[in-house]
Amino acid sequence: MTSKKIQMKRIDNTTARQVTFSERRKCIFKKALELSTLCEAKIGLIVFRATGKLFDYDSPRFLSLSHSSLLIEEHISYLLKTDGCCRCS
Amino acid sequence: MTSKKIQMKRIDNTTARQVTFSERRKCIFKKALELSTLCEAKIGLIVFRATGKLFDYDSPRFLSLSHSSLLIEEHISYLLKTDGCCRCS
DNA sequence: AAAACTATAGTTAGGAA
DNA sequence: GTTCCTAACTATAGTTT
Repeated sequence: MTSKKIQMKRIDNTTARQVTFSERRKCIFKKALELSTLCEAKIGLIVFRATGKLFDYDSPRFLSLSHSSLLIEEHISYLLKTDGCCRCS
Repeated sequence: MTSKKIQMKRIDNTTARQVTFSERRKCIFKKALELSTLCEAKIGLIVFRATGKLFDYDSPRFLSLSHSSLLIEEHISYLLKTDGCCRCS
């Protein structure tokens, strides 16, 4: 039998890393929901994949906000309209 | 033997709820660290206890940022640099 | 790329301190 | 509010379909 224990470092194999990312992401979001539900905790969880894609979870009690990602997008939109960016100088 | 499976709803007993909170919080933060390390993900995790106390975790890989709130700023900065904005056409 | 399998590793509810 | 114990439960690394 192979050892199932892995070293706590970046998974080099791209496919394996992506698979692990998908599975562990799903699990940690579930854990966040459980903690929130069981203990009345307020939780915000933001995960950026290395590619830049964003995933998030907000407990229903987290500040009254609906979705972290939407909030961020809204903020970005605001900044783009008001502050511009590094190319705009 | 008592059943070890619990219903997914608020734990009524205060002591039990606090114990569960302590243990699950520790665990989810560990999971966050693991996901970050194994998959190069960038993670912000914010947990408010019902009492109001705040716990947070930020992945060390998210540049030099030290707070979840700054994670959002970093993402904004990234988008501004890569995608440009409405004035850049 | 996904999904199922499965032996281990890891988590945790309840009890006790 | 925490921490240790441990049987039962859950997650998952490696593999197969």
